[in-house]
Amino acid sequence: MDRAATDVNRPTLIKKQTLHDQVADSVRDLIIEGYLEPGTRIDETALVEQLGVSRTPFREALRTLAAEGLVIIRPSKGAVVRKLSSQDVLSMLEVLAEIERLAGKLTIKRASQAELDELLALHDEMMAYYADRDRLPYYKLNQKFHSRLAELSGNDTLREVQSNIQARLKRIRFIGNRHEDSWSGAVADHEQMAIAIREKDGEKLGDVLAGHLMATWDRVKNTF
Amino acid sequence: MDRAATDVNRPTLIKKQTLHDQVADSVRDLIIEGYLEPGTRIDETALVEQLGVSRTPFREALRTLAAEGLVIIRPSKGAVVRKLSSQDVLSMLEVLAEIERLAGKLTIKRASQAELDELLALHDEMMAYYADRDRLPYYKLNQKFHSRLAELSGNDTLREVQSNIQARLKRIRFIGNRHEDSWSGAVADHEQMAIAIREKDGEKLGDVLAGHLMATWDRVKNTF
DNA sequence: TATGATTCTATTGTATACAAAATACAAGTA
DNA sequence: TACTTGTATTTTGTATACAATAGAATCATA
Repeated sequence: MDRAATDVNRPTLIKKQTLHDQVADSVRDLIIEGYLEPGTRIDETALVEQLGVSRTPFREALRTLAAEGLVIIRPSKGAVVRKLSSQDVLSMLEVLAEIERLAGKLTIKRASQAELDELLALHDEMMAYYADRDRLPYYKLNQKFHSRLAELSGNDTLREVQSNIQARLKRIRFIGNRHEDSWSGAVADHEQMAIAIREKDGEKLGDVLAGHLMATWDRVKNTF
Repeated sequence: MDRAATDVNRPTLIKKQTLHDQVADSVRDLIIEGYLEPGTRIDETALVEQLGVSRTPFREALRTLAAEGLVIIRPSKGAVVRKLSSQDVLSMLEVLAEIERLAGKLTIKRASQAELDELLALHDEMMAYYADRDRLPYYKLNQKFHSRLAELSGNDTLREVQSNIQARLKRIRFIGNRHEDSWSGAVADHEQMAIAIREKDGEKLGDVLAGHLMATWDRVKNTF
């Protein structure tokens, strides 16, 4: 789960990464980016061939992804990409809302002015892309904004849980922003966040974040 | 992460469990129960021998435990039992507090009367053991009370996150209850929970739960 | 034709074998 | 003595081989 942070802390030239980690990363991306659709069986033989590794590291990687909740391993019957029910998504958003509420409160309490400015810079950049209706970079910056907020909370467990849930939801949240009107609603939320950050009002920031996530639910719940 | 629930949902006679799952369970228990101390290297050869399995399922199990945050795999240098810093514990308790606050709110909102009664029954049983100062059964019932509460929230993600953090903290929380005075404090919290459940006051239940967990921090923070 | 037993095949689970890397150790040098 | 440098040993990483299981296909029978 903690992969991102540890990689970052390692000098980039010496990329000591074991094969099953690389495989886990690859397959994770395949799932998150939708190349492996939810519900589809993971064809060990085919993917092993495609990735050019043997079954051993591949299966170890699968176990990791299973623990992360991205795949389900059915004993003797192969692994499938986890399919999220509307219940699943609701439960994740409920938890994520409280996680980010806490992130907001802690970040205001603990982050330095420079760090808060960094968040605001991300926000401004997002808004610029919104002005151009440039969806993909907006989406990416949005992810980054929330991740960075979690980091600045100074709470590693929070960051880990947030990152895990975010990964599971990634595809679905992208869907949620497809309609212009819901997009503008999300943008309005983000403006409120920026205000709360400038005011250094942790409670308010937390409330806006939580509300923002539950609004995501309203946007996606009909797509099931 | 989801191990508990799936096991429960499977008829006990047909224990279709793959070897690496059993191994993961065994090693998890060894860690939680303190037979493998934090920081110690996990001797693959020795444990494989002791468990009577080959390295393949054992290593797969290790990957699972790594994703659960119980062990750290250092590439080419073996796995070690994760050692929690005081920072780690604080961050887990902060998150757990908000998770259980949510659990309290949702459970009051969603659980049936029979289910609430079940929680109250667990509570009464705990109190009986406290009256006898019988620590171990009290401790086990306490775990069960919190787990059951998370289940009754009707939110699977919540249950999963709670169960994972709880597993990581298990040993430490046991330490926290070693002193008579802090134990009585915990018991007082639990009486408040029972009252909130009877009153069906979700906010209050959530507050008490969160406070209870942060009080745990006060109890253990000096042991580092 | 439909049903059900029975093989056959494909896939998964586990063990072992081999390769690569890290660590421990020893000998030599300053 | 302290510090290299090289070698041996242990440990880890990966591939392959073999075993067990599930699912598909075949055939027989009603």
